Amino acid sequence: MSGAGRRPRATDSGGKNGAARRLTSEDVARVAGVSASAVSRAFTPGASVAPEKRALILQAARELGYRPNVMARAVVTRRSNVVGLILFNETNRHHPGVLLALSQAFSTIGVRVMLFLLKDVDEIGAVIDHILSYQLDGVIAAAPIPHEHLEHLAAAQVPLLFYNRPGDDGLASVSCDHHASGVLIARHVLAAGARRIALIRSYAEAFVGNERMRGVEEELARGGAIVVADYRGDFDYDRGVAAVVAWAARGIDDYDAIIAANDMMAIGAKDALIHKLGKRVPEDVAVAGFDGVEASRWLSHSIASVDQPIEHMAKAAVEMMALRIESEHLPAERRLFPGRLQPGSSVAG
Amino acid sequence: MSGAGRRPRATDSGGKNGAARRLTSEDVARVAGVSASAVSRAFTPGASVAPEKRALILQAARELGYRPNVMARAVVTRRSNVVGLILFNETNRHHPGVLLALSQAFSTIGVRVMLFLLKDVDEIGAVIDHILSYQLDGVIAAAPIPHEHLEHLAAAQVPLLFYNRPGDDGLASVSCDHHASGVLIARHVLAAGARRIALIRSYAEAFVGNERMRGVEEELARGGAIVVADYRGDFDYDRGVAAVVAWAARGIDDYDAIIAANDMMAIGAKDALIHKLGKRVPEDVAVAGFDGVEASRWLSHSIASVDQPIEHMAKAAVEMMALRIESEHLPAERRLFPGRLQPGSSVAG
DNA sequence: CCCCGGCCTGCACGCGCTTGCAATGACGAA
DNA sequence: TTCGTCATTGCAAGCGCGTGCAGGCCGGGG
Repeated sequence: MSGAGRRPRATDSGGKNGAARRLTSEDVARVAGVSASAVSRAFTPGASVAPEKRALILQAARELGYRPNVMARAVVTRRSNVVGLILFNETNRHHPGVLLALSQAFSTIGVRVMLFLLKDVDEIGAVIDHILSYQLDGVIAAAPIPHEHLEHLAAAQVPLLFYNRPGDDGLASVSCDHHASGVLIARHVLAAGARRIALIRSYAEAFVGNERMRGVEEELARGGAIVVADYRGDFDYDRGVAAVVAWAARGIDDYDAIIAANDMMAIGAKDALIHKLGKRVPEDVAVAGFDGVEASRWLSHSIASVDQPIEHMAKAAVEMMALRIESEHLPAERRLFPGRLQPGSSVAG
Repeated sequence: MSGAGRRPRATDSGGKNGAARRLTSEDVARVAGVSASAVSRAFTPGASVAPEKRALILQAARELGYRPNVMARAVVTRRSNVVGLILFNETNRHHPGVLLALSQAFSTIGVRVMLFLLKDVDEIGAVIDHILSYQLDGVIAAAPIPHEHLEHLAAAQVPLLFYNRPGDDGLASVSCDHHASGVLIARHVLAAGARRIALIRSYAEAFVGNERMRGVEEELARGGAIVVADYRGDFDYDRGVAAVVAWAARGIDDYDAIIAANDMMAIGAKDALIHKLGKRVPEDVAVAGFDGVEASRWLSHSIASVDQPIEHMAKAAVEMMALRIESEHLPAERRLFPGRLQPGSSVAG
């Protein structure tokens, strides 16, 4: 398999437009009549170079089509200008805005995003391994990370920032105040007169879903409402449908509102109510969710929800990450953003 | 071993807060009693190392928590195992599966994805610049790339693969056969008895939308149907709504079917028909779209559509890219995948 | 016994770039 | 004029790793 060098190595000097060998700073230096150091400095903001010389070098670079090799630079500066983003695929599917917001926000400070999209929790070990191999400047995790791996990251001094996750051990995080959002939506549902509530939860380990439901239940209790049905979902549309169907199968139909742990399940529940059970929303049953995803605002759905200010959150994430990349040992900061109530016709009022 | 052991952080404990030195192959070499070369070879599959020595080295590496520095490796091997993915944000929003499919498919061959999510076409220049700086092994473009930039990529020998884009000049590409999909959906609509069709197109430069509509119009003509209304959209739900509203405002209401350039607009159109115009779907008007996105299969929408086999496409993209990374000058291959008709209650039949 | 060949292994060099350090020259002050 | 200051600049030493090459070891054949 290994063969003798087959790579079209260095073009013989003098050859026609070779293009096989990659352009180096030395090539530019030769053309501009300076040293490679000067070229390097010309591309380093704030470095000591005579302005006219810098212009000369940049001109030569442009003509040759030269660009500094970021990988090589990363080796010596120990900074790659790339952050890793660990995301569960469902997050992307259920809330595509998150990825865009983060990606865009990072690109404003010239940082690129390397994507680690998880389909399954077990993949996380391999992913962390990769992250440690690439010299990433930092990691944003929108997924829970087992302790052992956290230690690896810490040992390698890779700044870590949780996104919409608990910053357990004094770890930095930026999230929406999901508990408060839960209170918000519960209050909204109560205000519409509902008192017999059905809940569609997320799976048991889902931090976001749990927080939301904690807030919901507290507020419902305060408002004198009771939970008459309960279902464990997983954030998917299908599980929203399944919840309603399952309740119907068990003869449970005395709820006047459904609160789901996210919009996708709320939409599924609403669809099932209407298309499977022939009920009316909100007249017979009110339906509410979380996230304020695009689909929740469609005419056919119009789900009352609590929006996450993802642009603000993304911006905060970028700021915090930039700070942590700059200076090593920062105290764990946790930034919390309030959700905004998004009314919808799925809840009367 | 349960754990706890503190990391043997080479030499400098306690010093100033200077950058902690990263673990290098030399550290491992010292512990394992070999040379750094041996360590390197231990981590290189197929390299010449005695099996037991390799085991010894890997063991030492594991204990220290060492991982080869991929950046440094990339500098010398000129291979980073990272590909760039240029995507319009809308693609992600309208069809989140694409990103997942590609990301997952690449990870199966140990290649990571660096994300370039475009909000606007003008950003592409800066993005290409970045791509050339990072020594990416290849680029997958799900966005049109201006000629000048194509040349830059070619000059730098960066393999390029278009995804759902025309491979103009003999460039490699993998796409769905959008023209055929157009024919397919048109035939389906015709079979349901519709003859007076309204079209919701994409914007004029959108290759995918244009191809689809070309197929649609050809088949409609063959089937003796006529296009009675026309609207230029942009793939967004809102534009689907806007199309129907605009027609109504102009007094156009004699169409018996709407074909939209993608599902999002089809859903918007259907919602507008029902919630704004009080019409019935499919009794009064049939509605069809493209992509087979999740939402198109929801109970409340059930849009007749043509699905893209994105998993197969992603797999093909990965294969082709791997090939092109391996060998320099390959003939431009264009792989085309047929779409699959996805029936839905939005079209009778 | 020697020699040959195959398998490992370390040395040293290089990938493309950054940066401390010393050298250069210009220029104003003494 | 002489000297010190300061902005530039080039040199060379790396950053962490891969790899050609030569040398060492071992075993079998002559």
